[in-house]
Amino acid sequence: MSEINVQEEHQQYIVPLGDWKRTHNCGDLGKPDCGDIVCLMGWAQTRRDHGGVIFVDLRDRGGITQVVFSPEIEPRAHENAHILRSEYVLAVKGKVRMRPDGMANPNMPTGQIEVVVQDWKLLTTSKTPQFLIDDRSEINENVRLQYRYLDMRRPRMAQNFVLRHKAAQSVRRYMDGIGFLEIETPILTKATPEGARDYLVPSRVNPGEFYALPQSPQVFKQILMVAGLDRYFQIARCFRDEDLRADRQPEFTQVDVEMSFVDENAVIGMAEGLLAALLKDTLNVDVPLPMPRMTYDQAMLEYGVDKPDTRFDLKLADVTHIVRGSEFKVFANAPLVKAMKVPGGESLSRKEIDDFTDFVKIYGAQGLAWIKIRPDEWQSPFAKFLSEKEKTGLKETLNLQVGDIVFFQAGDPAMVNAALGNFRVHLAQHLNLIPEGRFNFLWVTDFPLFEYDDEEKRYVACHHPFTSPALGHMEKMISDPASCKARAYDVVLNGYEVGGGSIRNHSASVQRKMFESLGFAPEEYEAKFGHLIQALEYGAPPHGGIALGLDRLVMLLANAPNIRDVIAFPKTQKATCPLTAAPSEVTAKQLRELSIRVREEVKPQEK
RNA sequence: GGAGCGGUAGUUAAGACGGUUAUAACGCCGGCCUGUCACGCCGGAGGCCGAGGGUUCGAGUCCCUUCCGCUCCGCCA
Repeated sequence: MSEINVQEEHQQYIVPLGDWKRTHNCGDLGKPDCGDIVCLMGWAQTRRDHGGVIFVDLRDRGGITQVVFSPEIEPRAHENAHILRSEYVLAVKGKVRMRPDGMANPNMPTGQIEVVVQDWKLLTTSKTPQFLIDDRSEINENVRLQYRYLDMRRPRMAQNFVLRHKAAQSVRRYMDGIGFLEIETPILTKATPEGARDYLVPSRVNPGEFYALPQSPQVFKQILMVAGLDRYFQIARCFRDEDLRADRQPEFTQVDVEMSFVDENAVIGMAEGLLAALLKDTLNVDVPLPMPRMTYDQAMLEYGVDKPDTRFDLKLADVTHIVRGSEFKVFANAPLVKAMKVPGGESLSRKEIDDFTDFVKIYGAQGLAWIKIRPDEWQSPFAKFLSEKEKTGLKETLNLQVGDIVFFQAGDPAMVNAALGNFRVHLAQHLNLIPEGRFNFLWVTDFPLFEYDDEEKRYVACHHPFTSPALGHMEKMISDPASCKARAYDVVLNGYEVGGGSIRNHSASVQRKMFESLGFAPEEYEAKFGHLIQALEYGAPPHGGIALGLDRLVMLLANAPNIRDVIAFPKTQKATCPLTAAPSEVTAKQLRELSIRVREEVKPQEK
């Protein structure tokens, strides 16, 4: 008999819920409940049928309880229990009791007790699930997303969403407590030329025109400050049509915050309080405040990235001046040479170093130079090119000890920093240097206002174009954009950017100057951002804010391997949803109404 | 746009040197089993080897194209 027929045949046993009421969740019961008559409802995780006694692990969102169908104690309840299969939905009434001596299961929170079933109802049958509902199996992402309702029954996934809920509630409680108003901003909004690619929504009533989904509520929250609402927050969905990563989805959730009459320290202080409350409420972790801070320049110098993972010690050092003009040609004229000393790394094998070399090549490095500090010599493919003076300089600057290995990267500064900065994390993972269960927050401050865009051949806003230049840096906006700093800050957790914000330009004239520095003609920025600039002319208070990436934050708190595991219905790397098969074609009628024609050559082919 | 890894039973994987009937574990179905909890024992079913094309007497295995998943680079103010 096939499996489907079995399940169909069992449907005759289904009975209505009737007046049965659930008294407990499956994770609730313990020693103190012994002797009580309870009613549980949930899914049959497994059935262990011993011919006589039958055990079923009954699972709901909160946990698992073993229920026992005993032919001796309750023959009527036992009679049909053999039909139960994985993921059948049932309700049981029975008495809680301690398990017999020696039968407790220490691996289970409810392992001391069990429920002896007196009466039960089959509420629904189930097809055999596509995969085992447990935390052990690692299932292909496509299958998980297609059967997301099964995937989310897995305990770890269910816990992730409990955690996410707690985080969101914690945010609302905390923000309400310090006088912030939760205000919703539009999802259908205006396309912005700067920044990420927009998701566009055609307007039916305005043919040929489009809304954009918000990349962030940025402009609206600033306008709320002009409106005098003083302190705003929102758990806001944001959309960016860019390629996905393990920690990036095209739609994601920000805890979006803006406040009036503040400087950066007030925003940072507020965010620290929020984050500390959030970690306390979700994981009962105490975050020491204030959080450490580091300037952008220091982060780039010592870590090569603007989001340093401070859970381990390796640091980079600039040795350009020491090896300037070296016999070693790679170093001689390089605009930047940086070194990373790894204490005790002398034991790394040739194979490991070859793998590391492949790793840094991802970032455009030509190779990876290294020196092993041995008692008798410096072992290295290029040590023979180094002068005594250079060796002494390196030894003193890097405080080299016997047993160390030093890695070098030389060339274009952006490449050197990216290669060594990412290699630093890769190596720490390889050497198991990263402690588990740590939450290292760090503020990175004093970001540049601009960065040069090679493709567009102009300066673009490093944070966003509403960011205020640093105090006293107004003149540099035009004269020396590369060294102009911003009143911008990021909050980093364990090497992930989990938030960023800035003090904004509340003066219309400074805002205009900013757009001019970015190369916009007045008519252009007035057309695109005139609504904000005009608002700034009607008594805008000094204001600033921050946005925290809720998905990333929860991912890190849940110790999840990627952001998808904390999003109920995420997209695949090709930005599709296997569950709903979105995106999909629409009817010709829909397109006509929207005045849209799809190019013949890009229409989806029959698959 | 690019690089890497992967796609074989419901699931996870082995098979890769071209050669009878494509393996295993778990799951599933049937039988047995009164204290299991990754229950146990016996038996069984289950496959277009991602798809298309090619080379060959013969392709899961070699070649080409293509689709899908993941990780990364670019991209992400």
